[in-house]
Amino acid sequence: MERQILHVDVNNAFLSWLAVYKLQNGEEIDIREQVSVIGGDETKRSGIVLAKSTKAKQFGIITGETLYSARQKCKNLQVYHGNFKIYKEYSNKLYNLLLQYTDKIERFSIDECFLDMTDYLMKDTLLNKAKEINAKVKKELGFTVNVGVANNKLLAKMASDFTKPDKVHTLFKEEIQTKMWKLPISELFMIGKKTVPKLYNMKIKTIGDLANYDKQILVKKFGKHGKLMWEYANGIDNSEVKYLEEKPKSIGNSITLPMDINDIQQLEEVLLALTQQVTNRLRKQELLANVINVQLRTKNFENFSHQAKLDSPTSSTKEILNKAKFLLNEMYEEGMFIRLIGIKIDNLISRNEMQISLFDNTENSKKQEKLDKTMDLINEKYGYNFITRAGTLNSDKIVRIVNKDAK
DNA sequence: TCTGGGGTCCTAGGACCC
DNA sequence: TCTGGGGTCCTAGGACCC
Repeated sequence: MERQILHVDVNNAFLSWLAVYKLQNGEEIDIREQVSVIGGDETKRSGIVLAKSTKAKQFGIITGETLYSARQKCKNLQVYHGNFKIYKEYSNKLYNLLLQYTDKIERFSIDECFLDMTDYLMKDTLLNKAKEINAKVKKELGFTVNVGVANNKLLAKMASDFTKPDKVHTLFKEEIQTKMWKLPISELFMIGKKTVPKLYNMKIKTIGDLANYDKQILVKKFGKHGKLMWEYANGIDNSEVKYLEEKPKSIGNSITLPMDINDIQQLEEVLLALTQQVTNRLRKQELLANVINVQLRTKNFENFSHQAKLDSPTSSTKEILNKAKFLLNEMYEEGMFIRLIGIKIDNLISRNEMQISLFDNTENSKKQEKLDKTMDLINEKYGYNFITRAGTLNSDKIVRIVNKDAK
């Protein structure tokens, strides 16, 4: 049986949500009506555009560009700073509203959901439901969404991306040629800026060009990705709506430093702060890590990463930090100026899944675990600045900056 | 006062084993 | 004198997404 899928996408999510939040808290100006963006913090060297208003878009401002560049395009651009707590709150409101339609909802990102309506609907009523959702979100939550209507996730997602904002679009099989094939190749999901020029060299400029290209040649040239993009161009996607909550496969924390650092000891202190936050999240999820990865970015934007497997899975801050420090020292060379440092833990397994470790039940490791738990509680209550291990006692400005947003 | 941070998945190449 | 192969595991790096 054919599946009935909706894709719900919040228009200019971060900006819309901040606008609604401001209006609900007494602000009279609707920042969506301005030439405005949500931006990072230039003093922290993270000054990029995260979301833009419709009017800002008309000036040619694009997501991801620097605020400096955006201001060049519009001199009196209004820049606002977002807040993840607000985003999460409105994301949850949307999710709860959608639950009135089905419980088969995949939260694809903070501002996108897939709904599997197959169990409930025949095709003709699907479009009506999409329109109903579109209107209900606007009326009850105060922001607008695009809704894509199709028979699989890929086409639903492509449909919700057509024209914005506040629109409902269908993309059924018989509409693929007229609605999707004329679009430039860059519009296809999973074709990014590295692939576009390669396809252009092959005279593939539209999604239709790709759909009608020899599949075997694409597979030979691009491997699995070649197969995927040919299928997507032809509207083929059999993936399921993953509505059951899944544990993360990796947990990471990285920061662009307020200034380039060439002192390994300072880097180690930052690494400690980052590690504490990562391991805290790890323990909250009741997971254990097997692989530790440390990433560095130099002032010239060269990226390096080293990773290593642990002898046995752990959630211990101390063990993970030790390995992370080792990796940092392995990678760092005298005179390197570091712009970004990050830690990622990988190959996560659930705590109960782990065979009762026969070796790892020593008094010492029990003590460590207890210490970690205590610190988690204190950190959650007072913020990450309150207590740290001995390593941060001589902490300086940088570590305080890292920790500032932790809570 | 240019270029975020959080993820997932894939690939190439080396080590090692049979 | 050319110099097996397949498989697995591991690491580094990179593509893509929001």
